Amino acid sequence: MNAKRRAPLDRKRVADTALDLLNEVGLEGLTLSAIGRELGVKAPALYWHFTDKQALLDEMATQMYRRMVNGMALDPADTWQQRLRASNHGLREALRGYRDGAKVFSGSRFTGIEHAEQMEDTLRLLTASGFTLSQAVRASATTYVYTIGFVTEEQGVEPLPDERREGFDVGERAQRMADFPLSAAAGAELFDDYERHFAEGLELVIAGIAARYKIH
Amino acid sequence: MNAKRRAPLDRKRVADTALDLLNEVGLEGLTLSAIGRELGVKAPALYWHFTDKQALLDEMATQMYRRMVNGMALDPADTWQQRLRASNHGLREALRGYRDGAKVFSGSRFTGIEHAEQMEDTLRLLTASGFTLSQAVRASATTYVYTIGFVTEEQGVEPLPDERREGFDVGERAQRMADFPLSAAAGAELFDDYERHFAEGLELVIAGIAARYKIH
DNA sequence: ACGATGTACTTAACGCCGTTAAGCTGTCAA
DNA sequence: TTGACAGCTTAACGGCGTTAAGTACATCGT
Repeated sequence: MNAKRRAPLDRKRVADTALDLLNEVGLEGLTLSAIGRELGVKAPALYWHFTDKQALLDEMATQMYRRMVNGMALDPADTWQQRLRASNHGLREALRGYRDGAKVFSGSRFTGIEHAEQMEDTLRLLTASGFTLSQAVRASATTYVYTIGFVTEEQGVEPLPDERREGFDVGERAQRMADFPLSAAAGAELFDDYERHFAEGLELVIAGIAARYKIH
Repeated sequence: MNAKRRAPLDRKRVADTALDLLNEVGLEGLTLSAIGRELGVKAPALYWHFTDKQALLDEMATQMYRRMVNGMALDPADTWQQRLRASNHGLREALRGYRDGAKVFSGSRFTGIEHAEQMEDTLRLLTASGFTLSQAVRASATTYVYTIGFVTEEQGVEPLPDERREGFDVGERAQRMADFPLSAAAGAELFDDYERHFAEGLELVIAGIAARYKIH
């Protein structure tokens, strides 16, 4: 049974495995015993590495963020618009990379301060473009919560790219809403073509930043 | 024991009681037996009125929305900016009215189509202001997800108005981030004065809609 | 007046969850 | 060789959502 002895676990390997498993079973199926099974270990073993399940979820969110940063080559010569575009499209893709990604992410806290590096970089770029620090923070925080909110809604309908939850037939919805013609017609704009709609909404926010802070 | 017999429950009374309880115990403490206890009933009794716990959460979200609409007097003579302002400030207050309100709300689906009435009204106002239907949907959906995302973040720090979760001391955070001066200084802009920051972010989005769709 | 029917529950039980306590095993330093 | 400690396992706990079976009470057709 114990023929070949595993190398001991560490927080990163547990978090990586848990993230893989998340895509198969979703957040509600992500139990400690299932994670343990995947690692060849019993559930209580995880308490050697994490004080509780939330701490593991925090590590998972942190790992999601690390992977996002690594997969995103930010050009230092970006304009501020390009930077906000790139980082938020990157954030969306990172969240969509995991089933219930937005929920896991927004329900957790980073375990370190590594995330500050990217934040610092963006704030530096924005202030160098003419924003006050206060404006720069407001600009990036607003795009950030827009993206989090968008993907949360999106994953309520499409848990993973190309995988649709049932009960969201746009045609059937339009029938139920026959008394509200505009809302009925809005269905296609709300539950389809998320990629395009996300991009458009993000452009709205960016345009607003430019307009309100008069920086172009 | 059975001296005075209660009037039978119904979905609305259960949802109302559960919403009250939510503010005391939070989402993770909101168990079926606790809800039952509050109603003078055992947990399995709730299955007479709801197929499962998620169905009860859906009813709670619907009820939250109903209360929001009732508590919000929307002026038909509003400009589109005023309407988006009013409905999103109203949405934020509705979500903040309950502990974990944003999580409950965004994790559930409405049980009926009553919400379409307000949606129809807003879409009518926007299209009458010169927006195409597609633009109107994008404008209101973008403000909507912004608000959901904002309050989700906000309630991670302040579960209820005037109630702060621990581990969010802005000063201590600034110390940890001493190597990242802009990010450190951003703390006050991120974890304080949510009211003002929400309003400002919303103005950014509204300004973007006006700028990009050229409707003022 | 009375059994049938249906509503609105209770009691009992199930499997699973996160978590804690206690014990076991291998590794490595002294 | 021994002892300490890291890294697990086994066992157990209370509580969760949920299901099955049974029960009290109101209503109603006959």
